[in-house]
Amino acid sequence: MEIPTKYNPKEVEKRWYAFWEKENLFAAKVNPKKKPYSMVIPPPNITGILHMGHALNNTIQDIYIRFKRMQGFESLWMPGTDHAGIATQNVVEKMLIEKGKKRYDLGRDKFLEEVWRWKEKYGSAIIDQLKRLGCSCDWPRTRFTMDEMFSDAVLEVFIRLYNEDLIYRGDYIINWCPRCQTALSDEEAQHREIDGMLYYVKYPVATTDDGRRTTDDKGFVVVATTRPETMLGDVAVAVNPKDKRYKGLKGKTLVLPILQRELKVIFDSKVDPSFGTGALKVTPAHDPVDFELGIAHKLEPVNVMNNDATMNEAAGDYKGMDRLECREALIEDLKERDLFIKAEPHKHSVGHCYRCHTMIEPRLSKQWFVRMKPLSVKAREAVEKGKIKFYPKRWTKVYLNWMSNIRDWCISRQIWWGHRIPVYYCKKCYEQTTDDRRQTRDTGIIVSKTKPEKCPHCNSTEIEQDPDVLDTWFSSWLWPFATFGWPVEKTTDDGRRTTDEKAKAELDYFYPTDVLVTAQEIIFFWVARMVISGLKFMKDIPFGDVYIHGTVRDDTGTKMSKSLGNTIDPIDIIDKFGSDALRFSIISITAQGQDVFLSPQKFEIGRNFANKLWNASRLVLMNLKEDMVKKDLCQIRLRQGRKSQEVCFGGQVANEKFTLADRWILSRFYEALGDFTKSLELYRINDAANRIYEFIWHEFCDWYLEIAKLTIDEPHTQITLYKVLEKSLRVLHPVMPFITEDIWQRLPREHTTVSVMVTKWPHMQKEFIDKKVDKEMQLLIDVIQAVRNLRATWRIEHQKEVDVFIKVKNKKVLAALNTNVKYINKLARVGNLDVSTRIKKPKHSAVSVIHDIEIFIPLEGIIDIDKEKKRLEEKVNNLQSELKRVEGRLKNKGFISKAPKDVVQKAKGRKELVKVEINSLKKNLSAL
RNA sequence: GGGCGGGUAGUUCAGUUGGCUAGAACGACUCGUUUACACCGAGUAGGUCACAGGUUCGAGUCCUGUCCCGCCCACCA
Repeated sequence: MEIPTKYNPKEVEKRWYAFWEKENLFAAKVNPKKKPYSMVIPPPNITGILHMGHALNNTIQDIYIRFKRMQGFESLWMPGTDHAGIATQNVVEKMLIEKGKKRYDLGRDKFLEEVWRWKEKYGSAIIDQLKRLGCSCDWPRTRFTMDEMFSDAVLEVFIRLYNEDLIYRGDYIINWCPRCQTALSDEEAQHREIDGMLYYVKYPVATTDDGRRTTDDKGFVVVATTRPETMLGDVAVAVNPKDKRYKGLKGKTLVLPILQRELKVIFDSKVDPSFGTGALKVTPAHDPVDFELGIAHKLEPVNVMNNDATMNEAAGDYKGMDRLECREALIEDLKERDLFIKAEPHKHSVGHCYRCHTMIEPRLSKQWFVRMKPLSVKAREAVEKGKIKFYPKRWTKVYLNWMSNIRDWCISRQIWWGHRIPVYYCKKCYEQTTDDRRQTRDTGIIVSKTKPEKCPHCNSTEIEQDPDVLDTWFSSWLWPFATFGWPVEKTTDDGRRTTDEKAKAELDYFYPTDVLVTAQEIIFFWVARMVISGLKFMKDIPFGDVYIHGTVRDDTGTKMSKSLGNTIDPIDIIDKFGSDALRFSIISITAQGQDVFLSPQKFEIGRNFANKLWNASRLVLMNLKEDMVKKDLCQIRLRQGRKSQEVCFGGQVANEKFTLADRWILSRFYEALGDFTKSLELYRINDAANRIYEFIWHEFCDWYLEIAKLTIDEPHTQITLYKVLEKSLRVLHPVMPFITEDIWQRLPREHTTVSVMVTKWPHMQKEFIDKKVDKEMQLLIDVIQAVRNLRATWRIEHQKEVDVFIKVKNKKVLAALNTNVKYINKLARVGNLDVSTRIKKPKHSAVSVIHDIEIFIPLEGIIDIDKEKKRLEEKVNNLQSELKRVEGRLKNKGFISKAPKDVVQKAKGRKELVKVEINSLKKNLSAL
């Protein structure tokens, strides 16, 4: 059979991927004869390129999809991308800036055209990369969150939630990114600890004795703040009612420095007396706690900042300054007025935009929110009751904790790229009020998928759509069902209800999906919210299992990220080592749920393995005789002990012809198959990969192939080789799809299956697992290793055959060894082998004892005994003098105290080493 | 402040419900090109499993405490 000497991954990958696509092997459809197995891809962001995190994530998923497909499931992997509102808009804006344009110059419509153009051009880069990884997604189904179909689902969900009062609009403190100029959800604000300052500022007590307001310089309250610039928006100072220091403030007011605004003193138990001075400045428009205090004490918020975090009119003379600039200036002014006390270093954590890493400004703003509490109840239960299981289990707690402390979700974004909020305002009916924090649902708000022609209340045609778009996650959270075409029931333009039969059938069949494979970073953003939406809109969980894999880091433990420049590009690795090498390597080093530390070197594991497999296959292919193996393998029978079982393996070869080695490798194969399958089912993917690696390399190649060479032309060997290789390829296929396909296609076969990827998963044949055979073979291996070991210690020339005498006590052992003499001869380079219960130790022989077996190799004539004796004696002498030197050094106190520690350590180590070596040499000497 | 993960050969890590004589890969060392493979083969050396107690016939594994490293959550003004 033809097979190239060298394995060429690039060629193989290109060829077989095209073949799989051409044969349409990735497609899945409703098939009542098969059970479904389905999975959705965590939609990569269209601005992204494949990084190692994706490579890990998608390799895992592809393994499961391929594994289940082979197990006979109708296996669907639904691919797609999300529109990544903020990220994409940022990318396109940057591009425009390079051309000297801003998005406002273009206007909304033109800008969006620009984004779509960008998306068409670059948005599918990551899809092509996933193909190079070997992902067997049902590509014609590829979805995008901004597809018409998908968008319809998003609007539908918005409207349904709005109608159930689960979506509302209101003024709340939100996370504002001054650079992206949009609101963010709590999850999008990443908290990072920074070294800030805590500033102490005097707030004078106002006196009103004579009716006029004056400032009493002696009376003041000191407040501590980390953001002094927000004091311009202060409306009160709060203290704890139990705090004795501030009892005297009852009924008094304070004066806000600089702006001279009068501030109430309020008493609230939320204030922690032990922090700072125990007095808290209250800025409802710029701080979440203050905002709540403001509501509780009916205070009017004062917003002092613009969208870009510069100060607005309310900031008086500071208007136009940047927030940090203002901070500096304000402190100077306070110092001038003797109202500044001190600034002390203070560590605290501050939110940063997850897209551009700008420091977030908490800010009062009118936004749309989803009421999460009522929605979260079922999502919590589903996990508590075990309907959804996390692997590893520990994430259950993280999920439940988040669900129990869930807060409303801010879903409006002040950007242009995304699903525009399906809300229209009648200018006449709608009164823009900032103080009304309640939903104004009846006054001029029309929620609709399309623009209404006129206001249903006043018939006015002056109608405007809300300018904001929805959070990208507000579409992603619908992924498991919106990708199938939900909602199934649609209302046509003329008001008729229609049902999308195809979508209905597919949802019935494929939903809920089986497993979600994702990274820990995304549990709150996506996993938790999908559970919520699935239970809400499909009345069922979106997936049964959630497998959370680790984060990919570099070898110093830092998370791989583009901005840090410590990434390893998976495509580079594929170019250099091959896709299979990448897949195998990354899987084999990723323990369940543990973070992965990568360096380019680690991909050699997979490359070497692919090479090994290729060469082993070459050996087999070059020697297989087509007519001997091209029979249905399930005809051979193998006798098991006394029971003559009908074992599904065989043909015309008599049972007895199968040797110990044949039976052994079959036994080992089925054991490996069982372990592999079980590990995959428990999401212990690295165990699975390493198990098959161990089998192929260290059992099949190291032992069986060496033995098989002795009888390569005999039918029993031919059949065993073929069977084990062919089945191993199938088992390995989910992990290394390309190389296994290429080799498999070269195997002689008469069945009509087009590809290894659609062959059946090898069925478990426990009958072949034979502990007795394993044990017997292990004995043989031990003996061979012992002989090799003796050869090495006695420096016996590689080519030279030796005579070996083996003394055994057990008759069974005797028989076992005697029937396999030829293996020992070949694998240990033995000339005459004498196994018996009555062996006497020959003169001048090397000795080894394993179990209760003694092995002797007479050295006379093999090595020059006198010379060897001399050599050993000389060596012992040399070592002994070295030992003396080292010991002398170690006794020298000067050396111990002055030499570097590692030198001392090395000396100590050397001492022990030399001692051990001397002992072993002496032992050898005594044998001569 | 709360929660989670980790500390095992020189290095990077496995080690499932306690049974281990603690494994692998890379690196080191000694041999070796016998026609599948030097991206290889044979062999060797390397470990008080962070520390201190406890439970047990038996602990890397379970319990308690301590010390490091990393991550996540939180309204630390």
